[in-house]
Amino acid sequence: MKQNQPTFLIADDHSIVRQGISLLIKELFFSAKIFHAGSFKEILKIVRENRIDLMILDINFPDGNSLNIISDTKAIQPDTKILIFSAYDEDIYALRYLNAGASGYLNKGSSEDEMKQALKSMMVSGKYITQNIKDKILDSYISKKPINPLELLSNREVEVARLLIKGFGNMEIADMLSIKKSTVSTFKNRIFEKLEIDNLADLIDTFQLYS
Amino acid sequence: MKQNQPTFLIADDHSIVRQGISLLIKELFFSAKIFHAGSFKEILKIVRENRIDLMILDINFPDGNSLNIISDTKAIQPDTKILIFSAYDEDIYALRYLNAGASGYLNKGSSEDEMKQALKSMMVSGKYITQNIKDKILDSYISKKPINPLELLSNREVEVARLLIKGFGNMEIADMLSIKKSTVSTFKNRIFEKLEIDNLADLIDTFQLYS
DNA sequence: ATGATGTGTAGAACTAGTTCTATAGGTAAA
DNA sequence: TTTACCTATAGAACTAGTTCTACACATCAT
Repeated sequence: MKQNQPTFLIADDHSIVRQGISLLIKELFFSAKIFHAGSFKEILKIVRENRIDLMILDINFPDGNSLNIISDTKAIQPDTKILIFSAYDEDIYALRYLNAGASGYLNKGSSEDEMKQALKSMMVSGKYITQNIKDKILDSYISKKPINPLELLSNREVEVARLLIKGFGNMEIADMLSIKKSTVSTFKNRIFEKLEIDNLADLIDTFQLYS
Repeated sequence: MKQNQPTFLIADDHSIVRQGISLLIKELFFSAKIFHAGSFKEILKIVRENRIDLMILDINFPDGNSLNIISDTKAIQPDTKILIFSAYDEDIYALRYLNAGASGYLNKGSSEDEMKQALKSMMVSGKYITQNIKDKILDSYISKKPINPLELLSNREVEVARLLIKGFGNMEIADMLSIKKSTVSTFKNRIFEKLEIDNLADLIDTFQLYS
């Protein structure tokens, strides 16, 4: 009877991180069956061929966008729980991944205790979300935010954002659109607010992620 | 007699990575004494108070520049061997760190076997350099032509560039590096000139392309 | 219809970033 | 060993970008 043996899939491109997580899981679930995946292809192969209770997913895969892998996995095995293991200092990406189908979000900088807590919580209740992120979710559901933050932007805002990520300065943009530079700044501010970012580098990231 | 007990210092800001490395070391050196450090401060404290044979140093510390920590460590304990544990896919930074005093360079994406090999090699011969990097060193010494434009940048310039692409403003960078904002601007200009670009978006592109 | 929210815009005052110039130490070439 | 270049740095004067406030118009839910 393998029915009761908990199965895990650790998806991270660094084997050393997989080792660490593996160790934690074994401490908590001595009978655990643990699969490792170092690429998107491997994830899909394993998910197709094995029942997976919990996938721990690093979102820094070099392969590309981890949002897709979440929906792909859910399409194959809707009951697989997904715990995001993020290297980003801030939790700005949490909501995106939770919207995409993950049900837990854990920071790579977390302590061992927090990680254990997260693993247990995922296996018992199917979710793990810190207070910080709960607050964000509340905010998000109250204000009915669309899944793709770019949809929050008005047409003019998208227009400005596109020029910004091409590297144009405020004055250049002002000239192109025949508006004043302070107007461009106002747009820039609103764009940043809506996307919950505060610099150009993040704007470029966001556009790459969602378009 | 502790003289023969090998001592290690694992310096990485992610505890999970430290766990993984720790496990590997214990497999290879059962009597190992292992210290953990999650910040530059901790590194220095440990290096001051303990003999360290081998330091495994992650170069993605949020604290700042890992080049300095190498020379600081060497200043306190010249015999400490340093193995760089890099998260960058390409080894573009390898030469810099080797020049700064490290004697080994290992990629985070390496297999467990490679990591074990690296650890053994560091303890036995005091160095570990892959063929790939040996080739680069040769190339760099023979042709003097940089393989990629980032190698045109001086250490300080790379440091500034990395902060720029993280989205920090000139003043923030000036504060972090304890220099004046005009100095940061000067660096920014030189970086742009060397890479033949003229805006932040292109800088981000260039770094993505070559690292 | 009405008060709330979103959009497109800008002036004025301010702050951040740039440019130009300069210096001192390091290293490499002549 | 002198010249030339590169690196790391900054002051002063300037320009670009931000902030704060504001207003008109559109839409939307009550």
